[in-house]
Amino acid sequence: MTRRERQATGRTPSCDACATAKTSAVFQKRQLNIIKKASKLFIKKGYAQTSMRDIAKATGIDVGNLYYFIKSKEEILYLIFDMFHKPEEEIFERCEISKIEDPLEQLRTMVMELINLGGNFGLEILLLYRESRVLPRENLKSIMARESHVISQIEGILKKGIREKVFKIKDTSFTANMIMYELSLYAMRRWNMKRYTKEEFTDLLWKHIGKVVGAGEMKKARFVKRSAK
Amino acid sequence: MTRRERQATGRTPSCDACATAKTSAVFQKRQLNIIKKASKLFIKKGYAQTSMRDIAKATGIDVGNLYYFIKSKEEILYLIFDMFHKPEEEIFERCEISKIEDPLEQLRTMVMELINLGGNFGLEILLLYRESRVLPRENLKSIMARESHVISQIEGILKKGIREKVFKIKDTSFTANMIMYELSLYAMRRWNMKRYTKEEFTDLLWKHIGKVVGAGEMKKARFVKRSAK
Amino acid sequence: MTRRERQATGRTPSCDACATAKTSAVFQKRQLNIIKKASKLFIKKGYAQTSMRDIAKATGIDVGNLYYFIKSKEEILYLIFDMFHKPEEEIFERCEISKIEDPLEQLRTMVMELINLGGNFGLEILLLYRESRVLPRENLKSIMARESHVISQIEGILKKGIREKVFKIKDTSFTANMIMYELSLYAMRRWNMKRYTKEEFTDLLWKHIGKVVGAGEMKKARFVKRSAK
Amino acid sequence: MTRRERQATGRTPSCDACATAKTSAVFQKRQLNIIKKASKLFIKKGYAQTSMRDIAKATGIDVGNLYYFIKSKEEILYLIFDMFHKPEEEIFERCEISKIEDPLEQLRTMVMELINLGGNFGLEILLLYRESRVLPRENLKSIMARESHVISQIEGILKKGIREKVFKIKDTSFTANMIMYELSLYAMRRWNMKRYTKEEFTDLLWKHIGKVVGAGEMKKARFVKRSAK
DNA sequence: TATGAATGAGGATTCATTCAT
DNA sequence: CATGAATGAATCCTCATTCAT
Repeated sequence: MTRRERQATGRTPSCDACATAKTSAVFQKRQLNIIKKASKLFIKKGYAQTSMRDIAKATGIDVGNLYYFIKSKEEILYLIFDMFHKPEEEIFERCEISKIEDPLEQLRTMVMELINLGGNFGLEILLLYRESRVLPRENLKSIMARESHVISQIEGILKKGIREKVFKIKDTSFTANMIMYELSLYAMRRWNMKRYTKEEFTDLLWKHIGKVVGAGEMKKARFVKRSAK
Repeated sequence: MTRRERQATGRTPSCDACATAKTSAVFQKRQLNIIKKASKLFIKKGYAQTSMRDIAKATGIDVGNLYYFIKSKEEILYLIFDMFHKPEEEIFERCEISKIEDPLEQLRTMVMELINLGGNFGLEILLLYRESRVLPRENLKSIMARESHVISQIEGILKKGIREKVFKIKDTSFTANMIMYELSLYAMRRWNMKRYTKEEFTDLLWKHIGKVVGAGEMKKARFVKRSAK
Repeated sequence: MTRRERQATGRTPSCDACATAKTSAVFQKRQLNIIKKASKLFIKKGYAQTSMRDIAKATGIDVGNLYYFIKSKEEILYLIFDMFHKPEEEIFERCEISKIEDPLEQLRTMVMELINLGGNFGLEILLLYRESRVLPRENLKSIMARESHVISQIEGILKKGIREKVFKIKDTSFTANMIMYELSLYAMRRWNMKRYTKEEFTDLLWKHIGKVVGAGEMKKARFVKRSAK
Repeated sequence: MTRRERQATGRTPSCDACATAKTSAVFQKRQLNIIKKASKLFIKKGYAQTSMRDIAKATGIDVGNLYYFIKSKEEILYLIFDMFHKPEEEIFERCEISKIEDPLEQLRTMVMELINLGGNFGLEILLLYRESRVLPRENLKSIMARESHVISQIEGILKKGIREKVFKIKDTSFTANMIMYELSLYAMRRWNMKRYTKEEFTDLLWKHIGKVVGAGEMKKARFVKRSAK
């Protein structure tokens, strides 16, 4: 509460070095390293339970020097979100999903890309669900905006699928959100999911989503219709 | 109310100092109050961001006296989990679910009960996902065991449904976990879910689960088979 | 600069204890002790050069416990100002200065009271000149408002003296400020002033102010006038 | 500009590492720039609140490189004092004050010169009052010695004035100190003095000092004496 | 039971200074 | 001369917990 009040500084340059426009490759590499290591620690121990000393130890960067690369502990979290959620936005364009004809294939591409994003199999998303409240409202908004964008892209695919009679969905917004949420099942319930390999899980998940959008059902329906002629 | 009367209530006393005296109704009422108030604070602000002083203020119990009722901050979290997840275990028996014939109806009853458990529309589950790693391994295990028990009950229903050709599910364990996980959609994605009333959400969720277990599909299949005769 | 941003919290209750309305005599005594000891340290070493540990050592109060009595280091400074400048305001009323006929006597009473205020012979005023910039604007304003009030009371005396042809002053505001400023001579130039006893200094100062307001001059003028008749 | 050329400029090199190389004109220019910029920052924000990074930013000299020109932050403060108080010493000689006949005119010249010294209207003196205790005793002494020298020169003027029956002063040391102190009124009470232009203030100040040394009084007295004849 | 005061380790962050290039 | 990275001690402050009453 008190500590909260102190923050909320708005997102100006992230650190001393950034302020002086030092965005050299080596600097960025260092910063990236910090973000990645911190990300792992936050996932494992929790944000509040991870001290800057822990991060210093994990990165091998002196605790004081850490602040040469990042502005605050809070900013690390923000950068983690930034780093792992920015690519989300671009999936749609990067994978040229809009050029794919079949909505089911569109959705599959999207889902697979989302799953594989952080390279950490969705563990980073866990942070968003778990620790987002440490961020000041303003930063949170920008993260959420990005997320909403992805959701709306999923929704777009769903709607297209409905128009083309491939999907059968009652509330596209609800379903888009649910699909996004389901992607984190592995991360959030690791203790029960560990039994599956990544491939097994991905396979099950995609089958699951297939049901959710009513894909199988529609195919059969079409088949039935045709055979009924 | 003499010291004699305070006894035999079931819950093991939390503070070892005065094991005999702390099981009276009034003691438990106080403790329950602490747990509830703390629960709300933890949900709103996060465990680490909530101080014992916050809890003292919220309960009106002096910060020193708080320790008469609970052993530590950590224990409060444990007790919250205990409080809100113990009933989960008993749903199956309490609602006499095993006596219900139709697997779909069994599942519906289970799901509805789980959703309504804390009275807080699933917000307490959020704590489990978010803050569980604060607890020492041992405590965590006992919580997880309980959770697993519920999962296996759901799995039981699914299996029954499959046997009776009402459900069509590839991996019952996966699906049971997924269903359990989906129940928390509202809590975890409040920022997008707020647009739905509780009734709307519950309705959508149940429809969703219906698809997931392949209920609709099977009905149609049976219909098709029959009409094919 | 950064540390600055963090502060500026507005002056709400000063500490945990105050918040819960614990303003017991013993509590206040403790707080007063802190303020006094800190005041001495600030005067001797400077605000920035005095650490909370120093204050803890000086007061015998544990560094953590210190924060039970005060909200922040900054607040200590504010309270020092508050403590030593509040009485300033009340001199006029307390000493019933307005009831004194002779403006010169009015002024003398005022000056003597101001000098003796902190009991520390003006050393506290030194802090105002030296360290006031650590306070956030808002707090500074309230201190300054008080100071201005005193200045305007002095100015009132000066004006009265002018009307009664006892003083001869060109710009009352300037002179009032100057008099106020001169009161701190001892504190600000201790290294040269130490040679004087308090009495000697006070005597010299009053003689000095007498000249400044043109008191002697007017008397002689009146004498001259009369003798010229 | 070879290494040879950099030499023989008077100021002892501040950084012992490269004593021979650091006395070139360009070096001194840079150092002077640092001192001036730092002076401004110290005045505005306070010594402790100004970081070496602030100074680096203000001067455009890299924070590491700064230490090529100055030995430490503390030294900057010392050099500021040195820079602005050395000229004080020389006023007496430079303005050939001893050649002025009339003590009042002598004093006026001295006062005006002192006011205008830093070009900053006395703001640098404020630093002396405010931050001098940062310096180690030894440095402080040398600064104070210089100051005392000025005071004694003022005192000399006062004594001469007394001998010549132009001034009427009880304690010349006290008054010399007071006059010196009064010169900083503007700087120390800026918040109230801002209303005056530099000219207005200077005028008021000189009138004030006139009274303090009893100049007007003496003139009248002489006039009275004469007219009494 | 209740209270308020005490404790002290630990948190994030800053900063003067140094060093290798 | 310049640079940017490194260092680590020191700073203010918080907080769970305990203790005496």
